[in-house]
Amino acid sequence: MTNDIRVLIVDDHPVVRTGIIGMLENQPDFQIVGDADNGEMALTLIKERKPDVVLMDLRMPVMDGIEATRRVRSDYPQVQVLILTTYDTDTDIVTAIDAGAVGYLLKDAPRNTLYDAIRAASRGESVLAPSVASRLLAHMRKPVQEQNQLSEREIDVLRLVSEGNTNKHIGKALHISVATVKTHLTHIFQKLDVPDRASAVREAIERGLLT
Amino acid sequence: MTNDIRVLIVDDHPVVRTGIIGMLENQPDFQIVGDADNGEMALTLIKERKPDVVLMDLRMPVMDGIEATRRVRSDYPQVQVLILTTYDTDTDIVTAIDAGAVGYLLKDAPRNTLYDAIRAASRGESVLAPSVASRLLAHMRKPVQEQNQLSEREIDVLRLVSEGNTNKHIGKALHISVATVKTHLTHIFQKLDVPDRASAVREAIERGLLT
DNA sequence: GCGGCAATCAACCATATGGTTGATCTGGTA
DNA sequence: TACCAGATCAACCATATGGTTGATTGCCGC
Repeated sequence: MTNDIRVLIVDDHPVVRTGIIGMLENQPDFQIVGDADNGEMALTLIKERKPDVVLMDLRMPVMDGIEATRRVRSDYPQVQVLILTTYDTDTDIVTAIDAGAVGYLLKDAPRNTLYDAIRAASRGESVLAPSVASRLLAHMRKPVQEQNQLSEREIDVLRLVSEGNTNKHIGKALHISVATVKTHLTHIFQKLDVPDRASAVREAIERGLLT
Repeated sequence: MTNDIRVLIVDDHPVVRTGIIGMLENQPDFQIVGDADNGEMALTLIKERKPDVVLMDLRMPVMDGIEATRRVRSDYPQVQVLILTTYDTDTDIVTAIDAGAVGYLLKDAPRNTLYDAIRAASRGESVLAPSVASRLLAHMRKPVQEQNQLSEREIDVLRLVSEGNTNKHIGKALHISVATVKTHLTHIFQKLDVPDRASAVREAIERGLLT
């Protein structure tokens, strides 16, 4: 029993928490030491329960999975974080790995994949869902510093663009000249690698910049 | 036991199926008669297991929840369909209700809400998650025929717009003249109630038209 | 203190965009 | 049959957009 893998579950959906518990409790080498419905609660539980592996969802209220992962890795480096989520967008994956997650699984994973992934994570090994792995590799072709995230001001501008404002309207709304708006947009297009505002909106939504 | 509510679970995520089963099996008045990971399999199971209530996810491979709901309601009108999903976009909700679902819950619903909803559904009563109810009411202000969905061709055009193509490029790609592209766009703007292509892309993505 | 970056503004210009009006053709439905 | 909606095209025009070049300011980190 001292060799059991101690698992903590973090997910805001009761259904999912119950499901994971149900899947793990009939495996002899897992011990569920707690569950939380947000990142903040998770940090408290980690402190007192000392899990080996944390199963972490990404989209949660109060504190999301990215931020929680970052804190876990900095405060308790021996605790491994395994992401288990529905979403597999490029930025979700990249930022999660960047935050220190040891693996990334999707919720449509079959039971055995989940079991194997937890065991691998407890040994510090990485496990990625196949679709996640391919997306990650595709992104690796561009070095990380080319991730090119937008400044706050640029996001302000792009949000107004996505709402149908002309450059003139945007200038008035932000109390800056049209020239500045155009400059911001030129930078936005470069950073997102798109040719115009319509595709910039699409790209930004995909990267989760406009929620 | 003949008064048990017979429940069928349809969801492509093993974790979620396990979770729902775990939640329902300790309630004395529920009997789980089967589970399926897509709509097609669900229809087969319904035929032989005769459930009272089907818990249905929306996004699934092979046959999605909307189409499955439609068929269930036309082939087995006595079977009630209760949507249980992660997504609460306007179109998901409206089309699900339109397809004949008796209720619409989100996966972050607490246990008791789920229990109550299944019992209500078995009596043919409607249960909506609070956030769903408010969205639905907001949409009801506009009559249904004003739903204004885009034609296939218009979606073709808008998709190319979202990828950064100019009208000229779009014309060549679709083998039509620039004038026609502009006509389509004018109609798109009217239907989506937006002033330009950037906001049209945003609106279309929000309505789930560009996935 | 220097270098770099974000934010601000300006002027010029070719091209794209969106509004408007009107027309033809097709397929499906009342 | 008559009608309608969708897809197709044309011409005109004011305005918006995007590219380019260049400049100033303030702040942060080395």
